[in-house]
Amino acid sequence: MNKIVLPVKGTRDFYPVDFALRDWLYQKMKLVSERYGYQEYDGPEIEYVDLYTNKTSEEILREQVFTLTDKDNRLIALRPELTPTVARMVAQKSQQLTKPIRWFMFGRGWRYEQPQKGRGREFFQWEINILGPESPEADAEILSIAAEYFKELHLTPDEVVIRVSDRSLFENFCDQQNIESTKRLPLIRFLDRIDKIPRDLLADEIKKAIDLSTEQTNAIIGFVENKDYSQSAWLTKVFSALENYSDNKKYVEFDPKIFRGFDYYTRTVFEAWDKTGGLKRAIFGGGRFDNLTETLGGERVPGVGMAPGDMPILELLKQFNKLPEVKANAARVLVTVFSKNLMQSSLRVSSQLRSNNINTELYLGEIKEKNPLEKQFKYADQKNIPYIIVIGPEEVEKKLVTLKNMQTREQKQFKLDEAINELQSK
RNA sequence: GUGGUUGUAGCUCAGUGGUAGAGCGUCAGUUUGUGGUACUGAAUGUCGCGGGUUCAAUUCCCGUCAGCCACCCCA
Repeated sequence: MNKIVLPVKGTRDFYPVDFALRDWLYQKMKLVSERYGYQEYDGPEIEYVDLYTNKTSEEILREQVFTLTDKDNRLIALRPELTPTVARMVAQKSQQLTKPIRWFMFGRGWRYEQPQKGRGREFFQWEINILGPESPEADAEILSIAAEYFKELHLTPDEVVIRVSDRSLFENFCDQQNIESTKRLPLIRFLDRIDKIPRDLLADEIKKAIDLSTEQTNAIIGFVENKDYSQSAWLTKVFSALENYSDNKKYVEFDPKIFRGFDYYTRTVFEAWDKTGGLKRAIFGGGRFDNLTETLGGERVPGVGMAPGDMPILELLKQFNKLPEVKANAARVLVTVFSKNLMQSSLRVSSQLRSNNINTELYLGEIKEKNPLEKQFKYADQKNIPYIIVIGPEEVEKKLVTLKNMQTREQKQFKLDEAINELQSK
């Protein structure tokens, strides 16, 4: 048992029942995306490392990205996130794509991190973006989609919240307070975890972390506690547009402490949080990236989007006891094999059912001489196969098949084409 | 990268310095053409791996690997 080669650290195996859950989540994402008119696309899972450089610090790239060298000695990354791929695809064809571009995908990403709750080294992300319009209504649309996703998962505004800010608020604030640009990044890092620090220790902790004057420190406390976004004309318009998304706006609120780590975000940034705090980290995040395609060498195509991962949301749904009971996919019909002699009949019937588009499984396990059906019924039970067809000596003699509904336990003998009709009518 | 914690039957876990247990599941039977329930019975382990201490280690110690959790980080 212990000789089995282990799975790669931080990866997950999706056995059929696990896959069914993943597929359930994917279907929710797809449903919401398509409701807003977004088209599904896909891109490669590997990219040249160059796609990610300049968008992030070299240290993070070196430490957190899985890289490999191809046979021509080019450095390739297993994509650590999906946005640069979209930006690249848009930049390549920006002239011919009809705008606004509304696209979504669901794909794997990799990060070399220490696995823990809601975080692994291999994960899935729902990447959804609107590119083209540099308008607050686009931001409101993405926020509404985020809210609608929660609604589809039966997560309420009492349980989750989408916190939104505008990066220019912080930049303007720093300009006003004469905070040097070199201090801004450390300050962002600090403010990112400010909720973990008790209110009365705040001023001391800020000073400890960054060299700032008392006035500046007090101003920072004032900044993070400010609930008024009117200084951002952009956010004001975003919230105004959001007013028209009746239910969905209840999920969204202003929070000046939201920054996001990605350097490519401009203006709007947001993070979804669990209000109970059990998750201790953002469920997902997103924002506006107006210059990304340009940075990649293309023409400027402004965009806004988000990337919800599968692991945090599944962890959250588990905590709230809102995971559905999903079953692995199964055939609709199990054709039993009464004895070795009757195998040919069962094969023939299976084949005919499939020709009529009925998902059919032929029993290929052990056939006992006495009571040959018992084991086969049990098998159908365990695999949640709703119908069984029995072809025993009696049926062969009469040229009929027995069709049984496993749930109601009703069974009846039919001619094969009648049985097919019966199955198709349900 | 740092720290905590766990690793025993297919699964969930109990246990002990002197040759290993429960529940669930599995298999067989009650039921020779009918499943989920019930009853009866049975099988199953290099006690994660390597080393050390000991007359003796699954148990104690060290290391290692893996899982989980937290920190760090999170573009």
